[in-house]
Amino acid sequence: MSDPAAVATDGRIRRGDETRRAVLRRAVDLASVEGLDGVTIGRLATELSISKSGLFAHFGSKEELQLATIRAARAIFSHAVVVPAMEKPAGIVRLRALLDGWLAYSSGRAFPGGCFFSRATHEYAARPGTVQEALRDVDQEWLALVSATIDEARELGEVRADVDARQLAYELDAYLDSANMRSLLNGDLAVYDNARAAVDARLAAVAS
Amino acid sequence: MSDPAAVATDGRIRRGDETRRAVLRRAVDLASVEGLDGVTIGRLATELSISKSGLFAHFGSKEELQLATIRAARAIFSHAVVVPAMEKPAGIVRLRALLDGWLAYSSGRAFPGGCFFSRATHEYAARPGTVQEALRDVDQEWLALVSATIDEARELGEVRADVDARQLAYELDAYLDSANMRSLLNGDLAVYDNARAAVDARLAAVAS
DNA sequence: AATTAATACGAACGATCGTACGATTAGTTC
DNA sequence: GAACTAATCGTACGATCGTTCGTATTAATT
Repeated sequence: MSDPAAVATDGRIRRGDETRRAVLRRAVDLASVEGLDGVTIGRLATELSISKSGLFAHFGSKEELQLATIRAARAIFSHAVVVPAMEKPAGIVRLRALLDGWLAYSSGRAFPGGCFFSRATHEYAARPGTVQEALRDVDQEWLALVSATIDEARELGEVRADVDARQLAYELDAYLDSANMRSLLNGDLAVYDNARAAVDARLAAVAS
Repeated sequence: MSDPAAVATDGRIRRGDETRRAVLRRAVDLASVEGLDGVTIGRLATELSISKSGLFAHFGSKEELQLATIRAARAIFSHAVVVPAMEKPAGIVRLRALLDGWLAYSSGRAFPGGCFFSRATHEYAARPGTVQEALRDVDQEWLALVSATIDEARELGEVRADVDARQLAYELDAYLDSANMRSLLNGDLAVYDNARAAVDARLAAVAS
């Protein structure tokens, strides 16, 4: 092989990384439906046709597998929602991109069980530990991003000066999460219309 | 004898009912934190110092225990939120009683893991079956109640005639659920202020 | 070709899961 | 008292859980 990437990369480690990626890809999908607790090592190994002990060796513990699953889901979410929005100009356009991107990510079932984080965060909201901390970090990161984007829109004069960015971010996020959950519960995407209507009305109300 | 009083005073059945009640009280508390899947028969039996097989006999299957737990939680929720609100006059006063009652029920930790239904419904939103159906029924019942109460307020001239009751119910409920989850996740009740502010602003905006 | 390092595997562990079944206890009716 | 009924219990089953450990396989180094 004259491929510099192949030369620079140890084939053994690359093989391990690919296994790891396949495991996590299946883990995030499974967790979005069954929860992080529903992702068992034996089940994962059976579905991927690899040995249970071989899979386990990649993570060393169930908890470490859960944390790796959260990191993998964060990367997918970031790629699907955050990165595209960041390519838009700051302010109200980027805010809309974030909200529309989230709705597309959720309703398009980037994860089969809807938003991975909605599922996992509710699962661990009342259960202290490193998993809860990791999920709290992602949640705060998301809320801070929406809030900061609102602030930029305010500074650009696109929304009224008296708007409380954190409060507005709270309300907008609430619309999104509600639609995600109910669309799954009812097996009907119609509820996303409620979320879109709420977002539109709220943004129209704060526009300057 | 077919005397209902004699049946009601049958000590054997009464003893069974009390055991059943004790099991379900523990089950709803546990499920609000660990989820319906986290409620295992062995754990429940150990905590209550009864035999696993004796507990199991009351329900016949894990799924039936879960359904009974949902019914028990519904009764607690109804007693804590719905019944008090129904004693208020129809319209905006009753709507406020429902929303304030829900916030008190959630923040007061009627269940140690916050709202039982928020936890369980997210757990089963993407998992078809009788448990999902039972949770969907409760959710639709709640949304229909809030929506009907808004309609009554509209007919009383307390809210603007052009208000979409189901849309408003959707938004108000979204505020509540968000606060419930984040207060648990962050271990801080401050987020309920966001919910209250959102509810207040929304109700003020639709008042006629 | 021999040695080293990383991944993958097979078998087994103690624990716990949901469930089944016969025996035992507590309470009612004759 | 005996006969009957309902609740509770003890024991055991097969399955699956997370985890451990020794071995085999594969790739890189020499």
